[in-house]
Amino acid sequence: MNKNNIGYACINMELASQSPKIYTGRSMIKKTFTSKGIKYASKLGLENTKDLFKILQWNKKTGFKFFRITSNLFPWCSEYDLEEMPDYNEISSLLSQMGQFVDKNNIRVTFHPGPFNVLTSKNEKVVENCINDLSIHAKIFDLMNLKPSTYNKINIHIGGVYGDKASALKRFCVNFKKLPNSVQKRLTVENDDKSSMYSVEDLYFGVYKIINIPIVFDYHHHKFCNGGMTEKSALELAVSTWGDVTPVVHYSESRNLEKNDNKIKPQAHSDYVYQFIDTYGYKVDIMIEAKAKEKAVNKYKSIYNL
DNA sequence: ATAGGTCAAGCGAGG
DNA sequence: CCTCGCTTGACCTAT
Repeated sequence: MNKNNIGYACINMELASQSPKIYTGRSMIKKTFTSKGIKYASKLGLENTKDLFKILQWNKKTGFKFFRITSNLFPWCSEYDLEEMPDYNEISSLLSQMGQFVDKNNIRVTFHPGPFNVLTSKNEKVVENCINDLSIHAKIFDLMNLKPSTYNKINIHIGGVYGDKASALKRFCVNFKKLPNSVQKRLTVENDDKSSMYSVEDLYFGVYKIINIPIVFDYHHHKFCNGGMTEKSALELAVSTWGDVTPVVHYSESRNLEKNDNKIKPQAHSDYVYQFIDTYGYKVDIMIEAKAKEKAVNKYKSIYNL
């Protein structure tokens, strides 16, 4: 049996509960950004960056080799260039040190930008915003000196269907070519959690076969949008798209089952995960998407003696 | 110090 | 037409 790395996303519950908290989620609402501007954004960004380093160090100490970095490191960064931040020198220096740190300690870090990144959009402005946001993510990895590869992936969903999946997939592939190389070399796509949207098979033929970028297999989403494939065959198809890079898969479970509350949407994530994750013998890196974050991973490992 | 209302962006499902 | 869910609950103001 292969040993798979298991990771968590963005927030460390233990460190976030400490006083003073170690936390990368400092942000602000529009009104505050309008009044306080980039100077305050930079201040929050610097604090977030410092705390990211502490989380990575905690990961090393506790043996976590796989971690998703929050997309909220720099509040409102779509509205300015990172270089414009008053604290840019200190921030870029920290990012560079973190890059060395994860490289030396074999910690895989990834990004998962928000659902507002819609490369399929017919609205030019939406596509522009998407290119900008993805480019900032790539810029952060560049500042960490992480070489452009899907090992440090930037993962997104396809976006809208607009009643015509085939033409939407085509637009995705056309707009992909507008992305800078720093993004193209890192971009991956993930299967959706609605039956009308993109299954692994849709991504394989509509994206991978055209522009050759890997597919992140999400177990939970597959349950709502399987495209007629079994879990095993969908996983295998996704794994086959990764080349020499260890594939990433996402795993989560339904909150409504955990809480025994059918008012909660079945797509919503549970605090912890309970079922054994079958990787069908493949060596993959498993990103656990559970609200209890690293605590969910630890509980899972203890249940199955991993 | 805490509670409650509010909060950038896109999309689709469900009430 | 509004709310939820997703990358991720946090921010802000009034009490």
